[in-house]
Amino acid sequence: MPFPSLNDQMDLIKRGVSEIIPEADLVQKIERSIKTNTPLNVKLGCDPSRPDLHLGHSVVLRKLRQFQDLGHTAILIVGDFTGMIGDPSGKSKTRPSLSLEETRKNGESYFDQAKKVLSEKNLKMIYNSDWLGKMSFADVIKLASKYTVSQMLEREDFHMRFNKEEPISLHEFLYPLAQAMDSVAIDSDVELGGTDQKFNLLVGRAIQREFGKEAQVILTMPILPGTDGIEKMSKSLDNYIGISDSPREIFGKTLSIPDRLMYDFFVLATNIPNTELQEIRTAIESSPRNTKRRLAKEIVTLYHSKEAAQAAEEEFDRIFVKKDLPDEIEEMNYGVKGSPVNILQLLADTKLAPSKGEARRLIEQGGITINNEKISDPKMEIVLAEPAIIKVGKRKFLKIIPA
RNA sequence: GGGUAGGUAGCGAAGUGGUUAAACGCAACAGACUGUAAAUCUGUCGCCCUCGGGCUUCGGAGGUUCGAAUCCUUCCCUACCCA
Repeated sequence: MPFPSLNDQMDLIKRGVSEIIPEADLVQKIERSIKTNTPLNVKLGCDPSRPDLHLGHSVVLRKLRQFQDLGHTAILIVGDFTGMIGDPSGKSKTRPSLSLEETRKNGESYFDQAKKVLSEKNLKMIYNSDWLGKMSFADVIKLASKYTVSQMLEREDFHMRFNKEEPISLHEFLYPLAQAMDSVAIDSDVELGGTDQKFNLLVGRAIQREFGKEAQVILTMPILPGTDGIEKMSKSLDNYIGISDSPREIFGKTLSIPDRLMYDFFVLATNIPNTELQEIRTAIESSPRNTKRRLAKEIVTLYHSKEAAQAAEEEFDRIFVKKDLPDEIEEMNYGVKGSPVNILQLLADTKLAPSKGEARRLIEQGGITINNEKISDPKMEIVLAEPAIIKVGKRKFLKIIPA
């Protein structure tokens, strides 16, 4: 299959990117790739310590997919070995180290989810323990000698932690070097990453040269903010939209992002063509409500289907505008027909509330509804005769079925 | 090896013998409002029973005391300075 022209390739590649370093090298590599009809090796390292992928991860995965669509080879490196170190990038704390088995398991799960974004055709998945695990201590010493402490301290988070007198473990310095070895091992032409990965990716260039290889081009993507509009999207902050989330969740969470984030989400998280982006910009101004709904539907469509997106929107209106019930409600067998159960006990048993104290609070604040009737007495005894629908807050539903 | 400063609830951070389940901020949760699960406002925010109250917490283990997060002993952990 012939590659698209240089300009066509560059147009797609440059969409949404933060930096290409250096761009001239990329042009050169693409020209050579076209001439020799050889795909580029495009590398993306994935961190197997957090196996749940969300829209934030999808930004860079989608960029990788675009390279695939242009005919290049995507190389997904599962950092099973580096996972044992735990990348401290952008974090102010040392990450917990994982065992090799854990990282392997997470790697599998990562791959399964990544397939929702990537094409399986020109995709390679490799574990970096393949080469890192074979290095001797002497090899590691030699590698470590290529970089200095002050070079490492140039990285912003190390620098900050150092100045704030927070601990930096020695092995954390090895992370960028290990990641760089990945680039050496696979002859990476381009490495993708978030802007917070810039330092690590640059180390890759330096180390590749040390090993007599051609340096990779680095391409960084902006960090997608979370639904709070402030912090980077992450599961631990619970401001994420998971790519395995249900249509209902994706739709609702997307509507909850601040308006000013809409454009970035369109650029980074949807397939709206470049040519339509200008239209979107004006639509955001003139009709924020509808535009945000369109955004939400685009994203649901990407991970589910057009029909699911339509259904999610309808359901959203039903639950939040008409205060009605969702299509599907989780069911649970609980209680015995005819015998009374205290409401607090019920809420705690069904895990709808983490403790009886919390359950009491929810009732006192008017957050609990059974079969659409507000519960106001914490001492209330519920007699279960038929299946009942319990609503907690605005969007937690559970159908309990008595035995 | 020596010295100094620290380790408090999900996080950050007050508190240095009783009135402290522990100020305050963030996060979280509920309610009102809203195009929205945004913003804003109000309330809640250890566990158990609530009228009142009971129980377990302040790095770990012991101890002093009527009474400790606060004093003592010891251990573990972190940062910085000196060697």
